[in-house]
Amino acid sequence: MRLDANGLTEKQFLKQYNPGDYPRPSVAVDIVIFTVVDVQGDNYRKLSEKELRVLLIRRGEHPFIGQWALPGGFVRPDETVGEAASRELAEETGVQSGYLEQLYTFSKPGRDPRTWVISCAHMALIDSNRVNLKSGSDADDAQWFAISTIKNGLAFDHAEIIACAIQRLRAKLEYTDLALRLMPEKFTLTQLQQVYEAILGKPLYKAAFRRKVMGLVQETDKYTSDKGHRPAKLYTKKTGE
Amino acid sequence: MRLDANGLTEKQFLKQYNPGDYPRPSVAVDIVIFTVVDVQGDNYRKLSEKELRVLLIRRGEHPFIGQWALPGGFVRPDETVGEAASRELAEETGVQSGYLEQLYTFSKPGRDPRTWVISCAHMALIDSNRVNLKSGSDADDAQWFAISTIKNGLAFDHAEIIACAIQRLRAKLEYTDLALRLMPEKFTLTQLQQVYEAILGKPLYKAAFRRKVMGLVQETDKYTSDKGHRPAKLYTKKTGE
DNA sequence: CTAATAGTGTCTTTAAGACAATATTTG
DNA sequence: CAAATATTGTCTTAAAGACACTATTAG
Repeated sequence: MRLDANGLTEKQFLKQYNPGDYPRPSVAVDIVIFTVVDVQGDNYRKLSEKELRVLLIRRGEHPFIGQWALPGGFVRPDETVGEAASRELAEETGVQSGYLEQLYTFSKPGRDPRTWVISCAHMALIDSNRVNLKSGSDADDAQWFAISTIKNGLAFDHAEIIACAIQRLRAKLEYTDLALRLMPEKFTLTQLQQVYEAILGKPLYKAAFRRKVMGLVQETDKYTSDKGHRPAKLYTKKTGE
Repeated sequence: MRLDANGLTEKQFLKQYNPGDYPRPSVAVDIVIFTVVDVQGDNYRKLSEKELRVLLIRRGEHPFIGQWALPGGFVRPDETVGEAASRELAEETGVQSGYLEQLYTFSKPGRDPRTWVISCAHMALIDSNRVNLKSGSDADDAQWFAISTIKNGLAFDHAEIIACAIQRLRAKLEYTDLALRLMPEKFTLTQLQQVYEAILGKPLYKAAFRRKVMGLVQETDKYTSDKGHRPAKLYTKKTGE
């Protein structure tokens, strides 16, 4: 039982410990929630295109009242930042499970004009079919924005956070199966390729793409039907081996 | 000038704003400082081997008194977490510049037995020749540890933080020029290869390695000398193009 | 048949893996 | 010369890039 300079054991030390007067920040989480939606075309034979979107909430209070902001909230003492993000994600979208990843912690002094707030940014990926938007207490509107239409003029440093998330998402697309977190239960390889293309913002070669993702998906015995063209085989996410 | 539900402008709102009673954590930074050192061989002709090491500090106070811990400290209201990490890095090693990257924010409740502390972990890479170790106020010893000799038994969750840093470092070696941050001003390609091998923990093929790093380095007109073998050309980090 | 997508074949290009041969140096 | 490292050459393998061809469907 090692004693410190005052002759205290660890137990005794902790009992008399006083957090003292070091200044403490509020710690928040902000979540960049991505989804991919179909953008309907005009031709009944043509496939719908895919578009990457981010959920934003219009602020109903100062500061930045009326401006769009990322969903988020404060971290509680009995939870990790990841748990706080998961809780906020469920509150905003109704999605209980789903992919959630810690991105980066933003801490520039003055980033919140009210007080000292450090924000641990997260990224979430959800299948848009499962979403059930709810307007929260501190929001009077929630809306999906195509990433190409997000201007500056977002609240706080949220434009920077979104840029960080897009960069991470694009990088991880190349060497993980992250894209599958945006897909419905069953999907075609062309749909999956459209999701990759929407996120990367560039066309991919079909043959090479299929070679690459073959390792990530599992074929089913189902096919699409009632389209004006050859049916496509439906795939699911490959389950862990 | 948009007013809120109480008829206040943003300026008025901020003036009357009261941070309230939300609980706030202390926010700290912990830094995994990597360096690579020569491990002297016995044969005058043989090259020295390289070893990846991490700086740890023996705690002189409760909690975890006597155990080894990462250098770190609390974040101040007038700085970012990166600036706090940079300040602590300079305090511990005397290194003013150098590579510093935010890793991950650790926040499991109870990770610090004193009080609610969230830690934003960073990773630093420094050339061991520039280091000038100083023992800080809350440390009675500082020492470099080979990553293979780090056991469990570290203070707090620092073993987990180090594991996270090693994983990040290994991943980034493959697609960045991070290894060059560990090198002295001038170095041979074999020395650089030894650094890669020490970090990855596996041998690399010489010809393929050279092809790969040729894009990252710039040759000089200097050579090694006084070794018992053919002189090697010295290279420097390629400057931005 | 037509327009559209699905799926495959294959040639080229590039990068990495795997060895091995040749070049220099100092004691 | 001997022992050691330095540097380059080249064959093989694997993955990605780039096109083009064939297959299948609803209307």
